[in-house]
Amino acid sequence: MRKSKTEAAKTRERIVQAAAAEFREKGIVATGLADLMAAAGLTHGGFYKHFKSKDDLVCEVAKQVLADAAPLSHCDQPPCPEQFEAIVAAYLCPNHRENPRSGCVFATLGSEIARANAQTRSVVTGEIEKFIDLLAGQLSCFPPAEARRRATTAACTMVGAMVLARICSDATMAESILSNAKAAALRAKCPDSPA
Amino acid sequence: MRKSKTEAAKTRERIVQAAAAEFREKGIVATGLADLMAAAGLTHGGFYKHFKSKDDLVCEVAKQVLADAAPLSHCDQPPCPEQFEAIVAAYLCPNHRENPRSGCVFATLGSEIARANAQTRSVVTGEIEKFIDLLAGQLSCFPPAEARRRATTAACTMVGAMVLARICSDATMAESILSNAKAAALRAKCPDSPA
DNA sequence: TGTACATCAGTGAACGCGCGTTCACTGATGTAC
DNA sequence: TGTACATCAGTGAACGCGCGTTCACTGATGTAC
Repeated sequence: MRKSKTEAAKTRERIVQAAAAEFREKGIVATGLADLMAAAGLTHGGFYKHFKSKDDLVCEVAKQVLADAAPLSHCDQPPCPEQFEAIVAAYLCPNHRENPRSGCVFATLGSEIARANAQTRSVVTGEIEKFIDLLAGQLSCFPPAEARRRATTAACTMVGAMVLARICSDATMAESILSNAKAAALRAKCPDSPA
Repeated sequence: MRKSKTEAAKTRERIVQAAAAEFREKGIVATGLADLMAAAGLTHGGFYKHFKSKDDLVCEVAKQVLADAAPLSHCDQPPCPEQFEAIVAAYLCPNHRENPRSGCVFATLGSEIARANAQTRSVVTGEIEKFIDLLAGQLSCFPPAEARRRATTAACTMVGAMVLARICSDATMAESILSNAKAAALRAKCPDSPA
């Protein structure tokens, strides 16, 4: 039953992808390894041929998602990197709210990652940096330090809006939070709005 | 071993308080009922004399925290309700970041509550409303609709900043996120800053 | 290139453990007379 | 007010279950000659 190296690598990747989706949907603690492996089309016993432990997988998922530009991974095609507006709109759309499986890790797993081990937190900290950099890069009309300040504020507003909108049992309220935050975040690019 | 009605009510309250702290520190799913009851000074068997199920307790915790003005409960004394600045500063201080046990439920349990049952979500949705109302009430220099818009944005920025700052393994970065968000949220009260 | 053997990806049963929940029991509280 | 009895808060053992992890096994892959 041994598989070729290529196949084994594909399997590992399939497990990481399945975990990335299941963790975001159900939470890390609430996701069992057996379910996870079944979602990847395998039985649970083989898990430890690929990972040292569940914690190890969590860290791998964080790394993988980092490579994927996590906060925008729910989009079929990532928005043109030249467009600050497109990034903000893609993040704060109802579609993102309804699809945590492929959505921003900060919003779905933020509080769980805050309790994770040092290695995982450090990987995700890098991801936060990267997200802020992505936004700051679109604000080149400002001096670098101010672009970064504005980008950081926009990131906070976006993540907070998604967390709050996902709690809302009232869809109208959820959408009003998202559209309000969208308008606010977009103002980061407006020179006559201080930030 | 029967206790008086007064004592029983105090016990129930003690369980809810212990749960509110443990849930925020460890997460809801990761907190066991036996540990919880021990933290309240009881054995686990008595739990069901007070609650129908763990889900029932979660909902009770949400209600209790609602009554406590959750997002600011980490303060020894809640800031003067006249001061928008005091609320924002109290929320976005390093002390809050370091004390999830008594901190804002949106930041500690947001993603878990988004996965909770309808009743719990609806209770916490009311809490979001209440938090936004609290902030909007301090922005009476603006017309009501604009005060609410500004308050909603500030709430999103504050919650998102706390979520991201708690992930950070780098304390300097965490504090820069908090202080940046503080400056941004305070701008909500500034009439020459659009919102 | 062909053969013999070591490797190891994946299976499925089994491990101990802690989970949420139930239950028989205790004895102080509350109530009916 | 005093007595007899029902109630029920809290205890601690026990329930079945699913968890993360381990292990003996299988057989195709990879490697050494």
